[in-house]
Amino acid sequence: MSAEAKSPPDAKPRRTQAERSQETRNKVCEATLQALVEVGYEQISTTLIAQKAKVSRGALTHQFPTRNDMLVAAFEKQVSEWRDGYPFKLDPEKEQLSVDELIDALWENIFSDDRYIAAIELMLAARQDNDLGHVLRDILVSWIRKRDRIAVRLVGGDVDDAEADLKVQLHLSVLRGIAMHQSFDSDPLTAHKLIDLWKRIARQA
Amino acid sequence: MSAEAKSPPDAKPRRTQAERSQETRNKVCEATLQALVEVGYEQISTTLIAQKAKVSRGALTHQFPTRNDMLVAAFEKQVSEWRDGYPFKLDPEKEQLSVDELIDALWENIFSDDRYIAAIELMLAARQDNDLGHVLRDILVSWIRKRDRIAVRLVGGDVDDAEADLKVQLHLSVLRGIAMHQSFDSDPLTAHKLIDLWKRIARQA
DNA sequence: GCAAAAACAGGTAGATCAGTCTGTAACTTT
DNA sequence: AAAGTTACAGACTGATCTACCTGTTTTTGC
Repeated sequence: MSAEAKSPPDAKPRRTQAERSQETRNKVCEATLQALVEVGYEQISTTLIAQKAKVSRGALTHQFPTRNDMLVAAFEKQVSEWRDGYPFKLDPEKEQLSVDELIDALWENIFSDDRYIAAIELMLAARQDNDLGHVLRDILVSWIRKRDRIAVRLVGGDVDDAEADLKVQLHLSVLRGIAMHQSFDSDPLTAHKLIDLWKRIARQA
Repeated sequence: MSAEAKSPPDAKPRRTQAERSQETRNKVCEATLQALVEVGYEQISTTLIAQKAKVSRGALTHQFPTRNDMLVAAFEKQVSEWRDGYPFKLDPEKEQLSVDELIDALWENIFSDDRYIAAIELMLAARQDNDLGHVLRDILVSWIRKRDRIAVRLVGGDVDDAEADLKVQLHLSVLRGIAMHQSFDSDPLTAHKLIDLWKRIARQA
């Protein structure tokens, strides 16, 4: 009779409140990003996400009072993962990158990701001047600015060199365009062929 | 008293049924495309579109039984306009185009259009395997295949030349990426700078 | 002109969803 | 260990949207 209180072998690991919060927040964000990839922005509802995350709707609304709060948190999580993945996953001793290496790094860390398309879908849905749009833009710009500066430096340009910056923007645009192509075209080989062709052309310039 | 039936000076031009249908269909499609640009896919409802098109909801549902029918028709209209605009607006006597001319033609006729982004938003919303997705894809592929073949020919390649086709795909990807960039970046000059840079690089290759 | 058909007008029903609210369980502080 | 705080659970509500349905007007075939 007294055995139940102390140490039931199955449940109750006794997490702190912070841990509990963080866990449901993570589950919700992860489910949101998955759902963005799998069913698309239009289909996302708080009910669906709660189910996918295996979290009660009450827990979800407690952590994210509004639907936008949920979307913003998910977006923020994804951006921070990209931020951590690039360029810090690169060999940190490399101060300089060949064009090929830069393209590969950007493609593998960011643009080839299914979730890049999901993020684009979110950004497009928020492209008008609504609340969501402004917040997402703010989250993006801080990352993008940093990402682009690092890319400029890695490719050997001066940070204030407008020409080098433009070149980096072109790199990013090319990869963005190829990523979009990939999301519509089922053939995954085409993307790699296009990247190879771009590498060849970029090397000359 | 008998004057009213014959020729009231203001109204009733007596259109045919086909004309009446076509007019409301056009008004609805146009309003849908406008709304896609102005408020985005998420906000689109049949009620909103009926208001914007200045058409009763009954007329709308008569012409387009389902919301998807409406979206598909709008998409189809836009694609057919692109189809008519490119490359037939070009000087039809030109059998060959310089790289610069090809880039300009594609950019001005398709990618610089606000509605290109709207179409992308639609395609992304339909990218999963739902009904809308399949229909939109079918509409696209017939146009794209034609568009790309013409581009290959204009740039002097053989239609069956895989290398030439890949080059065209890269052109399209670059412009697609720049168009996406433009939809997020408020500065319209950047897009033109990127296109100029791309022209310079493409000319060499 | 008149009957049939097509286009139009607008109301209703059922479903869904975001936000709110009330009650319960887990954790923390003292 | 009692009181207080935070996290969770799920019901409820008002708004909204799509599809359907019933009348009305306009056009068409004869």
